[in-house]
Amino acid sequence: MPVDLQMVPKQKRPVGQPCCDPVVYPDTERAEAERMASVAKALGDPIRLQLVDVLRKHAGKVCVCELTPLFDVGQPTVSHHLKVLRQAGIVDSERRGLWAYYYVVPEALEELTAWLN
Amino acid sequence: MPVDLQMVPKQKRPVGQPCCDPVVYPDTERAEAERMASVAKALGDPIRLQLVDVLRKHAGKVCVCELTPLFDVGQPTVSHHLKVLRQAGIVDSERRGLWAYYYVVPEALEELTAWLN
DNA sequence: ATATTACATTGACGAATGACGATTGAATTG
DNA sequence: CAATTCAATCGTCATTCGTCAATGTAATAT
Repeated sequence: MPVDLQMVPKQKRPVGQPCCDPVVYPDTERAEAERMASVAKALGDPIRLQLVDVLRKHAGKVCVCELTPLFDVGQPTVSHHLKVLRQAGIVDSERRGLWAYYYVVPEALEELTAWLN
Repeated sequence: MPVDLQMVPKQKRPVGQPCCDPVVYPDTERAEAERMASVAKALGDPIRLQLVDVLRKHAGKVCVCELTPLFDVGQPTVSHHLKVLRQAGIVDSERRGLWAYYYVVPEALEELTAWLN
């Protein structure tokens, strides 16, 4: 949870005494910050963000060969970005025959979304 | 805006004909995706996310010397992360005497937040 | 069996990132 | 003045990232 910092503007400070008292940082927030940062990081690329956008709007499932032509990068690169999103827990996939269908994991964005609000 | 993709599962496809018809991607979304991705990218580091968290919760202004001891990195590194956040438009700063006070730019996270909801 | 299609993986590359120590600059204090 | 403090910047380094060409793998079609 939040650290309670002094808001008062600093003024004359005795010499030899550094800026402020050491503030203990509760690491309860630490793990949470790492989870949310990893999700944000995965969204921190225009192609990945648009991939999520398309997959979200078509809540069903879209195969990769439909996603690839949407971007100016090759198929392996799209596959790579999908892997990054999968490893971040944002999407998952299911194979049907030759095709791979990706979809957004519903609860994946909840924590970050809640934090932003 | 969203691309309207066919949701129907693929079946037998004539030989010599690739996966799907070329889909025109409206680049209206492109610039928006780049803006949101750059914000997400800036939030994609635990330290930066916690910096924003602290600055948001203490809506006023916090000097850098109070932020530094919260993390296990040196002062130049905190300064670097603040610069990244500033360049992403997420925070801004104001100097008062020796101290620099950072604060979150209110509308900076709006677009990404809205997209996530 | 052979060819074709969809997708993933590998390895390579230049570019960007996160961290540090050292230094600099500006404002304050003695 | 000189010394001190806060914060930014500069180099440097190791790591990670985004992309590609090439290849691998599995399923399908002829």
